[in-house]
Amino acid sequence: MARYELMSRTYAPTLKEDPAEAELASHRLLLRAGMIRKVAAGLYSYLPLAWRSILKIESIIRDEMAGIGAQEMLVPIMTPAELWHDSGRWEKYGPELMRLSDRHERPFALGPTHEETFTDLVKNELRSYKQLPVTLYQIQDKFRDEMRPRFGLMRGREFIMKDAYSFDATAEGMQKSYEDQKGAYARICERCGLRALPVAADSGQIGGDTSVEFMALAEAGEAGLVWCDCGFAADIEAARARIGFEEYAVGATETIETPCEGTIASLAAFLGIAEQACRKSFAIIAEDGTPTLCLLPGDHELNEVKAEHAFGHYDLMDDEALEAYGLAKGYMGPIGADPRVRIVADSSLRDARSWLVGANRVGYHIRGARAGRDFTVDAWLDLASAQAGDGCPRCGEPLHAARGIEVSQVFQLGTKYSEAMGAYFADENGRDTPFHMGCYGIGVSRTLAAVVEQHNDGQGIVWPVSVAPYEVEIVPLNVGDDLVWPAALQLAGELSQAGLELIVDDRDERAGVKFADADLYGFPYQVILGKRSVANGDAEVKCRASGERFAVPFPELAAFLLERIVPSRA
RNA sequence: CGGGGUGUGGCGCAGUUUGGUAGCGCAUCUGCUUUGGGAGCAGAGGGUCGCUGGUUCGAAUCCAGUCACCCCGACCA
Repeated sequence: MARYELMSRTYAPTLKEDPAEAELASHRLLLRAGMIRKVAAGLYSYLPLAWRSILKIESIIRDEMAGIGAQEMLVPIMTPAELWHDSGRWEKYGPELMRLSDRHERPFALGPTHEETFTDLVKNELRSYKQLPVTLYQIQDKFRDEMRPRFGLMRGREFIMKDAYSFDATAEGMQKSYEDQKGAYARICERCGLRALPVAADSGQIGGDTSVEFMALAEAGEAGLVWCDCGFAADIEAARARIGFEEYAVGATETIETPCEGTIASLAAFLGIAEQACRKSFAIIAEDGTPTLCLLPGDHELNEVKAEHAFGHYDLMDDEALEAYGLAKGYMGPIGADPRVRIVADSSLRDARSWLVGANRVGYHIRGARAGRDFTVDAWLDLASAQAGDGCPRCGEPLHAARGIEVSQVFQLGTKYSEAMGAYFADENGRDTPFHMGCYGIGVSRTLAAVVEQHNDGQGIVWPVSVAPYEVEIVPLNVGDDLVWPAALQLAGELSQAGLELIVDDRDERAGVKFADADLYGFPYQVILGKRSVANGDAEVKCRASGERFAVPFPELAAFLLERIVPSRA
């Protein structure tokens, strides 16, 4: 059936000027193109054009999930507190969990994710290994009371997420379910037109190589990552790297006067050496109260996620604590510190023969110090943040750094939730065994933002065909003209008959307004109809992405467009 | 939650320093002209100046409190 939409009947109000509240390209353009509107911080309405794109992303997801045998379903957004108590997350999740009470004062939470709900769902009815594996998923609004919602759809308090949960009898089974999801996720990114990289992610308490994030590469991305030509890629939070150091003043230990600012940069400049010849000290109080001095290569930062794994929730020492433990701010070092201070050092420094460290005396450093001789390192830990130029942990070549938007993540959970919630099945021997679970999330609304972040130019959005709200916009320049308007209707009928998704800008606006809006909306192809070209029997086709224009005779138009559009469909 | 900033017609902003009762551009409505890159002219409508309290003859403007939003940091799809 021929079907197309009219612009005059589409609620997609454009903004001529940039909204003051928007900084990122995606946020700005989604607002300007009349696709989203803010209701409150982190809460957005999806207008008709955005919703069409969302539905396309969802249908790509559904197709890929069907391909690996995952079953779609839906659980309530509102979940009773008991479920969260069972898993221990009612306390652990913190204020990010949106809590509310019903009229009887019974506590509930709005789901930020649904491990509990799904585990609870299957625990009484998946009883035998013969029923496994099972993977269930849903696409639904999620709630996280973010401390700071940001960047429009990028970090909302309510957002659309696809979340899947796999239940397997064995760790090997879980591994396969995980690999299936990971493969599907890579294809989903690609089909949505995202340039994305699977990167090793921080795998929490479970450890090992059990989690991968898909990062849509974008300068505006909130996440840092490192990658190597050999194929290695990791979230900066998780990345291990071969970090190099330089030696300075190997030999006798010697205190030197360093009248500089108390930063590594100024110290290196003062001595005329590289920053990696210095050793940087961070003084913290670990969760268990142990005062700890972390020694790092001078040109590297303390990785907070790694540090949390090592020390629990830690705090940087305040001035009072520094003084109490004999540490001089800006001139800290392991030598001369209070003996209660535990000394830990980044494992990259294990072979260092000379340490340039603070002397715990303002204006002085010690050079040529040696671990084991002049001070004791209590533990060698992976603490430094990887950065560009560090050696790839796999092949040793220099790593590159990039920024990305985390659009999805796959995770092997093991038996963490099944054990906590008592979700067991009977194995071959009839023994109760906890499910081996995996969970897999895709930020659907965030994916939309990421697509726009990657596909835009000075004029507006440049939609990939696969997720564009419409594939073709027909732009009759004068709807009052008795040649142009009938031609527009005629072509709209023919093109929609040919299976193209199209919208006709039937508004009685000037050409400039229509061109500007068309570029802002960013539909992949514009079919421009002016008096002159229509009189010739030609349509002017503009490709939004390349800017190329073609004069195409009416009878060839459908084939011309199909030839370009069909291969790009998801 | 810590730091920084902003709240003035639908949108973008000026006015606040030095109190005197609100203005510009865009958008909207009417008419005429115009019609291939955000038109021109003429006219019109639309504002509790975030909110509350205070100072003052008089507050958008000064003071106090409060709320909302944005940006930087810690969390995550």
